[in-house]
Amino acid sequence: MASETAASLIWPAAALLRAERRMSPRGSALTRAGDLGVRVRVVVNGWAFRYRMMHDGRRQILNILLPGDTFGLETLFGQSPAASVQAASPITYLALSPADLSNTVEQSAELRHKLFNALLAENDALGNWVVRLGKCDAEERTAALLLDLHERLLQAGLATARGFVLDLTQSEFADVVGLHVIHLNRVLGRLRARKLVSIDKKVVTLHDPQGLGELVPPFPRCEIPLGIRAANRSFAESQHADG
Amino acid sequence: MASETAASLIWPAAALLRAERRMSPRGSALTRAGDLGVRVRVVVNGWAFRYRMMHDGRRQILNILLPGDTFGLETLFGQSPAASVQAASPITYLALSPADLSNTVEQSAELRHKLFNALLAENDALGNWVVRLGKCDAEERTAALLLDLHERLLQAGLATARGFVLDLTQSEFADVVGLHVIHLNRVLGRLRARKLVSIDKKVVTLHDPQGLGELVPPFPRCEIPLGIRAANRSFAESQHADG
DNA sequence: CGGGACGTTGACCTGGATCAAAAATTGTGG
DNA sequence: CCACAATTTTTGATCCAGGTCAACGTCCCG
Repeated sequence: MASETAASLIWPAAALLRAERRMSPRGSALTRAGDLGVRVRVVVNGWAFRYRMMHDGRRQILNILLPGDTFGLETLFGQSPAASVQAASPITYLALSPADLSNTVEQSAELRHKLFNALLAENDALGNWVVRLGKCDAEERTAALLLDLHERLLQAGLATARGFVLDLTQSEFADVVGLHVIHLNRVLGRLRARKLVSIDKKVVTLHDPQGLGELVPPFPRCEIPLGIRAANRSFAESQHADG
Repeated sequence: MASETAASLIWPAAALLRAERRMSPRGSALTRAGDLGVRVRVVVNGWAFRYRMMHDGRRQILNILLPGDTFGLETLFGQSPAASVQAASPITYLALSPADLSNTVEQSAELRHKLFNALLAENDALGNWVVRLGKCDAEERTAALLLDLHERLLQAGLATARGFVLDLTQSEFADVVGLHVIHLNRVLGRLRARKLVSIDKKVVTLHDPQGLGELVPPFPRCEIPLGIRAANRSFAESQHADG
């Protein structure tokens, strides 16, 4: 599971670009879905999340933004963001100069390539969540999110092998994994009872990372289509596979 | 809701590229997750779907590919696809020449731009499904998929105002919307009883498109962050919004 | 030290899963 | 073109994961 966004890919380039450093308190709206003239941004530190809301107040968080992550790439060529972003903790970020950025992208094939990969990675991560929300149960999704965050924080040097600080409310956490707060709370209780993880005062302790990992079903990289006939056909098909 | 994939964006360019025209029967595997050396492809006619499977056989379909849609873009720069693709009906598609395509992309800023937008659109569509799977009930998701397909088929000239041919098994449909076949079947029955849609022999008839549309919750393009303090802060924040 | 936001627990209810089995449809081979 | 075999649709009965309602404890910041 690659990191979810452009992240570090843009970092080095960002150093060469004009960028405005900003800070916002927890809870502030960094981007509102539909806003025009929003910039591409890079989280420096603190947490944020990208979400969509429905008319009746239901909220679904699409992904968590950690230090190093990029957001607002869709604004690069003038599209307006389809999701809002809110700070989950006090946050510092860079707002990149649109002109500088698009110039650089125009000139550097390498940056373009990284941009492309960043979008693919985001795609992949969203795909993972589609699978989890569609097919996994509460426990699997909860374990998956905890481990996903842990892995990304590790890469960013913000976690130890056994723990990290979770800058999310349980209600926010619930809105990532598609559960209701109350049930999420019970699931976390169960995981604690089984000595897998415990969360105390925003501090997550992975008592048994491996055991936790066994809860989250991996996505195999190869598999068989369903149905007998289908299987036969796909076999026949594989004869003239791409060269 | 834009079409889910690169689709027509690549079409015109495809005409200039060397491409191999291929046909596969229903059920054949067009791409296997993890395969190397797979080409970028464009559906000419027929339906397919991109899916991921878990070790224990659970399958989640990530999106439906209709005529004009592109898939395998991730292979453009050598990445291996993270999802498999299977033909949902007999299908014809173009397998684009990798060399030609990457040359063209290198040269044409316009094509690059379209590519970028195609990825963003796919992203957006996946985001929509994350929201639906996370927060909508069976009826909302079912209605959403039917209308989504209808809209896309209309654009492709493959549907009338009131109906279209659904080249999907109920079990495949269920694996898109994250339900089990049996329950999906009941939901469809309910919708038929309410004279909203009926499906007979793969033919979908939208008896009341509007009524159906009212079932699927729209995603407003602007909204308020939650929490009183949070709201205040975000207000303060919005003072120095991006220029 | 007071009030809002956050976490936790208990009781109960329902949407959707699961099991079982029949009816309808499709594709296949003769 | 028919008859069979596999797949797909439909219906009924039952069960349970997770949602919902209601409270209470707790923390944090002003």
